[in-house]
Amino acid sequence: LKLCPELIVVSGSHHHYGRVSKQVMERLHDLTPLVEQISIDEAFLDITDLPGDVTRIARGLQTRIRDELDLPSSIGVASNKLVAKIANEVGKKGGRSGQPPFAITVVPAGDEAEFLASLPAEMLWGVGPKTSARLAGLGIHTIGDIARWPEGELVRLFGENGREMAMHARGQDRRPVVTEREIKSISQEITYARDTRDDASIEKTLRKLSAQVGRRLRNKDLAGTTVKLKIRWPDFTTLTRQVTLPHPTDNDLEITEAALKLLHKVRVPKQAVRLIGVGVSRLGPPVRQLELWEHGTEKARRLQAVMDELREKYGEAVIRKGK
DNA sequence: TCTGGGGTCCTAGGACCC
DNA sequence: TCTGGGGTCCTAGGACCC
Repeated sequence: LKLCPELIVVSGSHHHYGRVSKQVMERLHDLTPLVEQISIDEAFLDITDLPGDVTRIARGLQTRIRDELDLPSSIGVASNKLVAKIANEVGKKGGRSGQPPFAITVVPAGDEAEFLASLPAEMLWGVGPKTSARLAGLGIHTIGDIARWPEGELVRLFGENGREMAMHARGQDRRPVVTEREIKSISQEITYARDTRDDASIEKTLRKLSAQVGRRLRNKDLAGTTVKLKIRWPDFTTLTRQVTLPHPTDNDLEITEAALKLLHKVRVPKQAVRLIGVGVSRLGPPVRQLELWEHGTEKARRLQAVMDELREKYGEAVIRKGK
């Protein structure tokens, strides 16, 4: 762990970014390989070991993104990810409204707690609507208010999250910049434009979602052991049901069948549905050695591969399962 | 915000094993 | 036979993030 990394958050807006995201990220990688992309238009850079003044580095990067890609960006610099991210938000907000952001906001090491103190509590990572409502009930409104509370009390009230909050409120954050992260789950879900109670169309949707999940697994060369069904009723209550398979799968039919079983466990026929989703987790490499006594499995896999290829070439509609 | 989609992490209880 | 502790796996739900 670096003692005092200096980090940049680069951030634009979805409106401007999107397809050019990749080009931006390439510019970041030109600066340092220590890039952690956290969304389409945001990344952390660890520039601890770069020579030169941080403001100048930030300005140079911003200029390059503007000149070469014609994009606005804003940058926060601090000794850790939490403070850099918040610094960037603060800097962006301070700009003239209606103008694209070109802010560069630097929080010098040692000034973190003071910088955060007057900001609203919900600007902290991990403080969302629920937690900030509970905090308000305790008379806690700013990050400084959190910092003044005894850590033990916060832990008692909020569990591990309370410990994090106490640390973060003091401007402390030890999370390193992570350049590559393992993917943990793949899912697809859809909200119906109108609540649906038609059994056949719900099952059809489920098959489609399962197939999409399966395809994404295969594209990433992954297979998963747990299949999860997510379903939301018209009153917005949402529930999940999951099952662990005897072996990892990336096969559309296996995923579909597991999902259908789960569906029948929680839903009675004609019951109205708002949302339905399928996910696969506990991911790992697909096991696909050809075992003689598992002829069926290997056959299914090869059929699937051929279908993927044809779909890739000729589009979604080209293949239907025969009956 | 009468509420989209795809993720991550945490908690908690039960089953099971040693 | 009974009690207890600890670890692991599994399931379900919830908060939060972009």
